[in-house]
Amino acid sequence: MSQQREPLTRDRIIETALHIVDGQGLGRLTMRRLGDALEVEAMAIYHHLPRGKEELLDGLVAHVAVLPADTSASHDAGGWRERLRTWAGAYRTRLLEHAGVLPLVVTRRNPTALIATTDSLREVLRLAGFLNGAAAAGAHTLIGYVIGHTALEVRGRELRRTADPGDAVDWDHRFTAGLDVVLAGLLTTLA
Amino acid sequence: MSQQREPLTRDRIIETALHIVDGQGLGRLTMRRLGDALEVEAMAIYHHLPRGKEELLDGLVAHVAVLPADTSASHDAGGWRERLRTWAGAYRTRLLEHAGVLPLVVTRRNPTALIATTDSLREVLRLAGFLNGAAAAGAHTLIGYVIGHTALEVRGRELRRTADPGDAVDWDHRFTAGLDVVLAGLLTTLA
DNA sequence: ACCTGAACACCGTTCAAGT
DNA sequence: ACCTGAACACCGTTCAAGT
Repeated sequence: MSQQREPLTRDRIIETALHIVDGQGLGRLTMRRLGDALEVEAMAIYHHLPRGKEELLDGLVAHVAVLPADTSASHDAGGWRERLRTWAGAYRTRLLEHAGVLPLVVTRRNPTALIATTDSLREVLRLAGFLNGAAAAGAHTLIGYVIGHTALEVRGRELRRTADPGDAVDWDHRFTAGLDVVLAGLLTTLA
Repeated sequence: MSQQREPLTRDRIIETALHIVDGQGLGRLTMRRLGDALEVEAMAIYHHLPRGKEELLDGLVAHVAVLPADTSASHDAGGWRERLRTWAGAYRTRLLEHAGVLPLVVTRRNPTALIATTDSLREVLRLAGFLNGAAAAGAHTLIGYVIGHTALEVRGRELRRTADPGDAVDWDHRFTAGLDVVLAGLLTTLA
């Protein structure tokens, strides 16, 4: 009756770390606590992530920040706007679910993580008729807005919780309004 | 000939900390190193910042993230667009100069720091003829874009440095292009 | 009031040793 | 190959003591 322990894998380590960050915050993610959660000594982690905590944090960013847009179907005229609206909403939701890693996404850390995401967005715009340069710039504008606005939202939600609820902000509505501003602006750059 | 030491003040502590972050990165800002730079024992800092490192980081955010827009003069029709363009450029410049604190701006930390900035932006839009709700949302959209895009820029610059310089990004141009997209989008929400 | 020195609990990481 | 135990250098912070 030896209680077979789940084997330690890179993925399981990163998922457990994400669970700690979501539940207790980034500041409480330590190698020792992560080891406890995995029922292993902290030092065992280094066998799967040789670069240690650095590699762990890179893994968290990759896990959260990579969400490519669907570039496959129906790239008709009005389609791209609705497609980007849907994608942006999904991306915001993911960032809010893992708000603890937002500071990591913003750091110099793991700069390649967002490339797949940005590239797919650029492709959506290219298929919609944007010129190469405008598509690349547009993808950057959109993803910049989503990340920046969501960061404001996370901070704003924390603040208003202690204020009087009279001047509460409807963040869903505000995000959508800003998103529509960006999309409307993008439309004006279409030849 | 007792060498009179500059007295320790809250401001001098925070400015010295900012200097360390700019020069060596956020990870190397420790209370002990900060004490060394101030030519004082680390524990002396607690006398001026009772909440310790938490308060120090809050101070850094306040120092960097607060940059109100000029709401004073000439709020004629086309004026607000140029005013916001100038302000956004200045804000981006400041964030780039202190890129090390960007992760702190994005964290839950010191959520009040951006309020003065956001409020002044909203006022600029209100004076330009935006309704209250649209002005508040527009301010959020703009500041979200600036923060998010600048965060992408910091990460992107680090990445491309090791890549072939053929596909280098003109970040100045890209920022301005995205900014114009946002401003064009804002214009469409004007009654 | 302002700063120091010693101490405490906790980090990330290395490395030799176990299986 | 995979994990452990002890050790090292370094944190943030408290607290009694100095001036």
